[in-house]
Amino acid sequence: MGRGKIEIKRIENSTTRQVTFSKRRSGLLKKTHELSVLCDAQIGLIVFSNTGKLSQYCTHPFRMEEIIERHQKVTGTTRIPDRHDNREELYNELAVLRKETHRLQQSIGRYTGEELSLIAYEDLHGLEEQLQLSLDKVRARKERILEEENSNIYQWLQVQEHRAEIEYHQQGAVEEAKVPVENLQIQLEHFPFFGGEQPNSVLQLATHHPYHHLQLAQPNHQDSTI
Amino acid sequence: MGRGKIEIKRIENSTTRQVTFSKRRSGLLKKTHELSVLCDAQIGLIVFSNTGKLSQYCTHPFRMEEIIERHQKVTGTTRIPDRHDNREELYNELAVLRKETHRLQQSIGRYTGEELSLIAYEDLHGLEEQLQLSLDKVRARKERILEEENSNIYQWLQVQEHRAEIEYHQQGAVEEAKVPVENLQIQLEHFPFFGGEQPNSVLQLATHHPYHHLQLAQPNHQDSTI
DNA sequence: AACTATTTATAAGA
DNA sequence: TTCTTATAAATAGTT
Repeated sequence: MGRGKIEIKRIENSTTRQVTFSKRRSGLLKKTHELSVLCDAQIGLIVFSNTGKLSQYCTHPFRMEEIIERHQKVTGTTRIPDRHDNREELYNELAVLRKETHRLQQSIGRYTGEELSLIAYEDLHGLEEQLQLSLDKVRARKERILEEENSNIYQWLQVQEHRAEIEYHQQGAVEEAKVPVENLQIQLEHFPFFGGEQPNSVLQLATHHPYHHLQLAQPNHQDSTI
Repeated sequence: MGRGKIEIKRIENSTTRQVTFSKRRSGLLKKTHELSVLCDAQIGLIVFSNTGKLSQYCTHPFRMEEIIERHQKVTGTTRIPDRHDNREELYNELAVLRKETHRLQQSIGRYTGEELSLIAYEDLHGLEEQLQLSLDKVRARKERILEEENSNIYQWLQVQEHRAEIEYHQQGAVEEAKVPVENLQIQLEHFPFFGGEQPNSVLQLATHHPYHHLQLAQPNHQDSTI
């Protein structure tokens, strides 16, 4: 959204990076605020610039600490005991959590097909439907990613072809320049999304490495449970 | 940036608010990621929806905790631990369980296809395979239940037929008794598994009411996975 | 979930 | 930095 499209990767020119940071930071703060207000969400945003400068946003009238505490509570990363808790409450919460954990584990066991022997036929049927639904969703999502990817690639290729044509006209008639495929083969090495591989069709190429350049929001606290 | 301009204030219509939240949240996550990558900034974003659901972004390869720590250091809000008595292990276990619960919930979210937007293509593929596997298991299990059911019914029918035959021989030759189908039709009404219905084939019958009868016939059977 | 008319954000240039 | 402006992107309302 500017005079040109840019790739989402570290801006090497430090001046440009600084300017972009400044602009995008204020855009981000604005959007954060808007989401918070419009949708009544409690948000905390912490931004450390390249140079270590802190910017933050925090839903009014909360303090960042409160949001951090809530976050730590939900994700189980609380570090400091709350001195107002008494023992009984603790045991209570422990019991509740143990139950909940057990319940969730059983639930997952069903989704992975490990615990089917105890399930009644009717419930099996429901489970089958749920799984089919999930599968459909996952496939739709994959499909969509591939489509976007292909669309990106085609656009990129068109740009390259166009450039090659321009170069051809500028340099005068050189036979090889008339064969864009040659050019494209070479340029594919520099295609931002892919490494050194040389796939022989756009489609195949697209299915090789589909997504990770777009990998936004891969939270770091990952699960291994899929 | 939509069909119309909207004022930045809480959206009262809850459906609209929910939809807007969903759209803007993904937009915000994307922009956060872009700023982080483009400008090499370390960012932590915590969003609690209206309904208490947590979304977060955290600059790779950091963990939210690290960013929070840095924030607390810079703002001087680092909390000093209380005297640690024997409650410490309780808190520990609580933390572990909370983490586990959170992790499990996220995992389930994936199995139900609710949280696909943040997953990389490769992981989606793994998820798809897992789901297909589970689905196969569930279907195999259903199939097996039906087979057992049918087998039970056949056995029961044979026993009935056998009894009828014995009765026939005991009572002497009565013409009607020679037609087992007639007998069976009547006796099906008393078949322990079914009510007043009169299905006209054993197979169809078996697929009507699949499972809970099996529990009568084989109360303690719960071993075979698949 | 899609679509699309608009608004908004912003990349590049001054 | 700040302003301007052409474009890309986000999204509000609609289907």
